[in-house]
Amino acid sequence: MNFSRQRECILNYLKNTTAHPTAEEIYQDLKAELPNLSLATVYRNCNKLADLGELTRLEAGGKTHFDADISDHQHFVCTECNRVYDMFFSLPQEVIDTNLPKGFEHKNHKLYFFGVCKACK
Amino acid sequence: MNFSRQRECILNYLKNTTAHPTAEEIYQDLKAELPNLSLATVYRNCNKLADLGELTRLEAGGKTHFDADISDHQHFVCTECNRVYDMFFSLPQEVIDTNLPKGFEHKNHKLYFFGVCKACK
DNA sequence: TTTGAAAACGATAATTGTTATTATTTTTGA
DNA sequence: TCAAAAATAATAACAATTATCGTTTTCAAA
Repeated sequence: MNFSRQRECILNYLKNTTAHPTAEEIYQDLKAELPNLSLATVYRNCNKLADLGELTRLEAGGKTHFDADISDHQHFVCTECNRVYDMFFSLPQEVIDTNLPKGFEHKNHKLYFFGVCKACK
Repeated sequence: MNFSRQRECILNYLKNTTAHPTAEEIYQDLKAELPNLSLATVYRNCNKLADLGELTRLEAGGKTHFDADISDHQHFVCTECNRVYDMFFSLPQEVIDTNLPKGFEHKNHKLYFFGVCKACK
């Protein structure tokens, strides 16, 4: 895979934030650095990087958010401001093992907590 | 809230399936019974019932699925066929208590397992 | 029952998030 | 240096969902 300036900026941007931005937010923030960046380029690169396993996709509020932290952790979504927060813990393996239906193959999982964040209270 | 024929049919339909259909699927299946049902009516009612807590919304494969089972249970999403399966267990309260950040208010959570279902293997 | 206001409807236009197309530019490796 | 491959910007297309609007249905009070 080639590494364009844009791709590098997008990945770098995501690696230096904990904000879990959407494609649109990435696009807005990077326009300063890359004035003629296209939103399609953000989508293309985020999707490619996610397919390659360098990013994780999160679904919250009907939009896709991207996270460059691919370690096993969970997320809290604030129902007031829609911000996404990291929760650094793993689902106990026992919970998976004892509940996975027979014959089903588990690849990964995502746990979303919903509620009101500290900033909104 | 008034209770129209359409709303009743939609809720009844969802209460009698474990398939977690999308609005489009509900619409297609109910057309036999309600020939001039509108897709907008399905969306309107599903969203209203979800807002009232009578339904749960699930996000899978870029579409919203609806579930009339509002008990605390989890879901398995097949990455091959996109079917959604129920997993009847609760996340241990201890997992929530020990990991919720200070000052955050937990309302609910959703746990999605991804992988390949029995039918697709 | 009638009736009238509120709610819900069907049809469809509009919006929104995302993906595909295309002509051009950049990157990379021989 | 230079051509092939990959990526780009701009924008059209798409799919899921929501909003609009004129009409119909529901429901409770008369």
